[in-house]
Amino acid sequence: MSAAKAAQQTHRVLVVDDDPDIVELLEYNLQKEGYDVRTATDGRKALDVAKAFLPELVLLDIMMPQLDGIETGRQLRDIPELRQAYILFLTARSEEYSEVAAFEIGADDYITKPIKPRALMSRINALFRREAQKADPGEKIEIADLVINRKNYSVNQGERSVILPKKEFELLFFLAQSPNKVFSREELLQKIWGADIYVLERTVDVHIRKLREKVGEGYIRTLKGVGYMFEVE
Amino acid sequence: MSAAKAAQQTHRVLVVDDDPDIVELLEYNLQKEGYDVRTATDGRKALDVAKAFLPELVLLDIMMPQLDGIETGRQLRDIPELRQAYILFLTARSEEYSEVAAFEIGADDYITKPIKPRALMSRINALFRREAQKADPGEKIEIADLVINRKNYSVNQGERSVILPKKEFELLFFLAQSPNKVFSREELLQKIWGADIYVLERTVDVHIRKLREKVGEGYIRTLKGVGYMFEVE
DNA sequence: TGCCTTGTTAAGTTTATGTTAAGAAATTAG
DNA sequence: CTAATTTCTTAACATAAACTTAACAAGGCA
Repeated sequence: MSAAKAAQQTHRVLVVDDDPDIVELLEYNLQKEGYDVRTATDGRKALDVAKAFLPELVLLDIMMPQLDGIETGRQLRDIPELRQAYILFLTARSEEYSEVAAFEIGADDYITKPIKPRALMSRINALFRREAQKADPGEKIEIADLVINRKNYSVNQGERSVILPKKEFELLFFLAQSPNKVFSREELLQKIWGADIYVLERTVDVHIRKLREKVGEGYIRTLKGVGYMFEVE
Repeated sequence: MSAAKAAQQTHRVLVVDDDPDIVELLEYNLQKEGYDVRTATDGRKALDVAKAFLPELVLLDIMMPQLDGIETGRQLRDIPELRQAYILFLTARSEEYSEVAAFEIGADDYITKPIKPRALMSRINALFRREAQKADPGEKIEIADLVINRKNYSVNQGERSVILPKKEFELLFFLAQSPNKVFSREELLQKIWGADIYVLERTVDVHIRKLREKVGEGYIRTLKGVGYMFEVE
């Protein structure tokens, strides 16, 4: 599921470790989760890549030749666009590294080796999920004689209550969020299906049909040649 | 005043900080308020004490040698009895510590040093007061035709009574606590298994299956692509 | 009328979940 | 402490719901 969720908005992750095996392990797992991954095997390369790639998350090995993780992190923070990025340090459990220094440069967390891919992925997913939640739109919309409730994916009409399948719900929710505003099918696909999922536009029609069947005809209006809108008043 | 109130039901507080002065300051003040206090000066000792003492609240310094506060917190959460405990982090105002990591392990709040004893005590008292008020979801839930009691991990349906294994019970209990609200598998794992235990999401499905087998099909509803909910009415 | 858009239905496809069983892990009993 | 038992987790396969596509019908407008 995380893969699907991540796919809706791909996050950029930069992996930095001097051990190619670890880099590969992480790259493989992150890609499987749907992340956009770049790698580097030392601090200097990492900085170069980071400047162009602008990762949202950097996995940074502490112990590296040349430029160690701490110093790399510090320099990453000097790139203005990366001030908000997450930095997770990788460290061997035994290593006596400097927690203080790590946190000083704004490390968000650290992971002790040996790395357990599943645990790490779960943690990273949680990280981005929390991020996504911040911008969370409301949970409930009351409009016309409907109450649209994300809590249980249901729509209430006075007594009646219907639980909608996911896509139908998201579609209704999205339209109801901006009443009396037309959305083209393309726009709806973009916003609800996601930017990188390609289905025929007519798919929207079918979902609209089902919505009308379930909640009634009076809510969603067709604007021929334009799209659909949630009509009220 | 607080002393008297607290005395009615003594709460256990564990103070962890590598600075003995701070430990003493906090211990003194907490005891004056009527709390049952234990202390530790590093993360490892804290874990030992916690296992036996089972504090309801842990005051945890972030910056500590050996085992830092974040990691200590994480390991505290691994003690099943402490999953519900409050963790308040202590941090110097200037310190760039990790909010993300802190919240990931379920930090409930954090306090910036220098510590103002009166303010802190007030906050802690408020914490427990709120706790006391909480519509105690603690022991028993009656919902639909079920009586779910944590006392003996059993579920009653009229005549019938089933004793459930721990995970199944917790899952049912959690869902029944918020009827008609969907929870994603991820959310359920977070809340029931714990923030840093990583099992496959499909594990939830299997437990749901067993619950349905034992208490019946009519209670837990699947919302495809979303999660599960306890449906009632 | 004839073209173009949408409505409608149903069949096809995909994907998430249901289900079962085997192996790990944790408890309990001995 | 080890063995026995229960519970938990994983993996594999089966099933069903949701979703997508396609095809045809219906309506509107030049």
